Amino acid sequence: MTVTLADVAARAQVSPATVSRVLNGNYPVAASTRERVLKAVDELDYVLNGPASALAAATSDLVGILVNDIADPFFGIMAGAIQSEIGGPGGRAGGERLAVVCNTGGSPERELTYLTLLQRQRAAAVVLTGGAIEDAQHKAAMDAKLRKLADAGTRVVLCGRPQAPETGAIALTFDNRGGGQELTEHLIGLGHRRVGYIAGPEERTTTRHRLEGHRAALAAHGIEEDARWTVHGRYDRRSGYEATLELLRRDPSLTAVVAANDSVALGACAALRDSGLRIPDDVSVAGFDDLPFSIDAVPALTTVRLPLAEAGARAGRIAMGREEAPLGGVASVRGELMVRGSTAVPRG
Amino acid sequence: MTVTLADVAARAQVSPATVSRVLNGNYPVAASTRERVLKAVDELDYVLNGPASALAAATSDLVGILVNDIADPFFGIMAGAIQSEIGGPGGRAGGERLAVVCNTGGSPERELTYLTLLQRQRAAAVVLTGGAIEDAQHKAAMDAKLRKLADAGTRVVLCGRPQAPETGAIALTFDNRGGGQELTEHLIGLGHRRVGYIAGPEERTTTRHRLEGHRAALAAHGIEEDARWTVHGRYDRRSGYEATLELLRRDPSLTAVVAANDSVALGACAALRDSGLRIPDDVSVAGFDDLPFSIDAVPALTTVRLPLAEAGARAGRIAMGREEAPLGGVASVRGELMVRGSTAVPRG
DNA sequence: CCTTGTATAGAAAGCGCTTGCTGTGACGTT
DNA sequence: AACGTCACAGCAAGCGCTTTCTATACAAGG
Repeated sequence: MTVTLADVAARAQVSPATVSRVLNGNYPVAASTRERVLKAVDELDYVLNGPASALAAATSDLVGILVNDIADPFFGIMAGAIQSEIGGPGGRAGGERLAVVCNTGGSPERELTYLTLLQRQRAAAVVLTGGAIEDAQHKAAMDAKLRKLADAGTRVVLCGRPQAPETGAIALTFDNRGGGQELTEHLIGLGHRRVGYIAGPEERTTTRHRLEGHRAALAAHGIEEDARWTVHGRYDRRSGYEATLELLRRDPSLTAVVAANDSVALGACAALRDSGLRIPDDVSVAGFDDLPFSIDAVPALTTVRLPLAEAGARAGRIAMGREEAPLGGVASVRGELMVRGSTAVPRG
Repeated sequence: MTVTLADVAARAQVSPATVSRVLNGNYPVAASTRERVLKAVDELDYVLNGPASALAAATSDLVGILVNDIADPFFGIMAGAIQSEIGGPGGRAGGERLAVVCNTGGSPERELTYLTLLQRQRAAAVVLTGGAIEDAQHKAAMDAKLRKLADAGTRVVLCGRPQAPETGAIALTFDNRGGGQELTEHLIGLGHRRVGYIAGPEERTTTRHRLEGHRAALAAHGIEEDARWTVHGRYDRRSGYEATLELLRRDPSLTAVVAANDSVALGACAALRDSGLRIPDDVSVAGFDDLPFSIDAVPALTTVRLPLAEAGARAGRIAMGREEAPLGGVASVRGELMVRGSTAVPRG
């Protein structure tokens, strides 16, 4: 039915071993023989059986990329960059590897299950993107899993996720704390004193770090934070809209709102507008990430640019062993404050 | 070194066959035996060897999803929806399948190579999203490949891509032509007569269909189209910005600009604003797709909503054999005109 | 009590490929 | 002229699992 190596061998009048060697090109084969084999491959339209070869060679060409939400450009951009370096067809890399993007939807169970699935497939490497979930039990399970993957020879790289020591994983972390701090300092510098903060889901490291940066900035300037000024939500527009209304309800005198990310910030802008407030005249708004659409908001969003594509590319290269891991296995990637029209001196 | 089925069998004091049957659960095994096996699996921390099992069973649990640009929410949303139905861990489906998203970057070669890679992995199903490339040679190669995949038992589903008859693929196509027509008719209805059009890349079906709809609308109302009114570009913001400047240069009297998609429309808005024109007072702007950020543009974008998530979910279900294919193997999915603030009656 | 049926477990033959080791001529070396 | 050396090519042993077929045990039927 389906064409096998043996069929090709028969047609080219060589042994299966020779065909395999031609295809893998890691063993000397006479040019004439090679040609004959290639011709047979072509004529028979032969396609290697991946599972069989993975089994025999005890390695696979699968590389897994875990993302929280594939519909979110934050992850899409990173995934695209990682993939471009992984090789995949047309990538810069040589060997053809199948980069697979797995969407965890932010669920801890899915995250683990995907790792098991990748382990099952004997993936060559795994890149985990985005913040981690701060649940002791889940973290322990994840770390154990990562450790096991690493031990089995799978290269594990974290991109935008805090290091997990003892797991053998290499981490490229984003300096969310520093970025958050810089952003709030910018607002304070403009004269804002009553700043609302729309945080992401509580149990995520990204959320916590950004919020810590924000608070550090407030503290550094002797501003006492009001508990009413922080609201938690999801990392999406809708959540930003609702949270902003809540903030306004709690304290209508806020002069600025800092959002957990750009999508949330857009939601915040919409809520403010719908409440009859002008940006930045009445309230300044700031986001985080600097996703492509942020510059198109009106006014354009002040935010912290994270070099998602660069970090992803680097993570991909490290995963492929084409770039050395940073010293100590961790590198912190800094964000850059982008001051635009959505923030200004508070009125009055 | 690594734990194998045989190790589990030894520990549970049963034959490998029995362990396999417990794990696959498609053959009667006494409850007590099953428990013993499960215990051994747990104690040894056994993980099935994917390639081996795929080889032996001649099937794999991989499902491929091809997208043009993973960083573009248009594809991200579809991919996410497809994946949620494919199963993957936590998906609605039962069996655990590995849904893999492959980023072609819009390149024909990559598209083909990815299909070969998936064929090599003996993927259970493949979903192709987004428009196809209109190159006769490439199309022939693709069709042949799809045919081969289908023949090998891989279910092939096209989502938002025109049907490829004779390939055995099931298609869910978007009514880009109808949507384009409706959109332009809306503008004509408002009184616009000089409408610029920023099309996508020439060789894509999506581009052509949307443009055809636009022209059909013009023709239906007896408006003679000026060749200067159409500019081709990429499906991104940047391209929209540049194309708009070009359109303004060619004919400053345009009263409306229709963009190939929402990202392009945002770029167009930026270019108009930078040129000192107000939207919609001076020029109306319309997009296509209704991606989440479109509503946050100021003014909110008039566009055609494509039910990306619904279509993706359906494609996923069909790929999994959990929903019947539409009659004739093709179903056209309609878009819905969303009239918002970016379009208005032309001045003067 | 023996036959037939039913439920469950095992033996073993692959699935299609890779690779260590073993030839086998053709050359170059003393 | 005898003998290493090389460059290739083939043999055959798996890789770890699935699955068909067969074996066993026990219950029910005649």
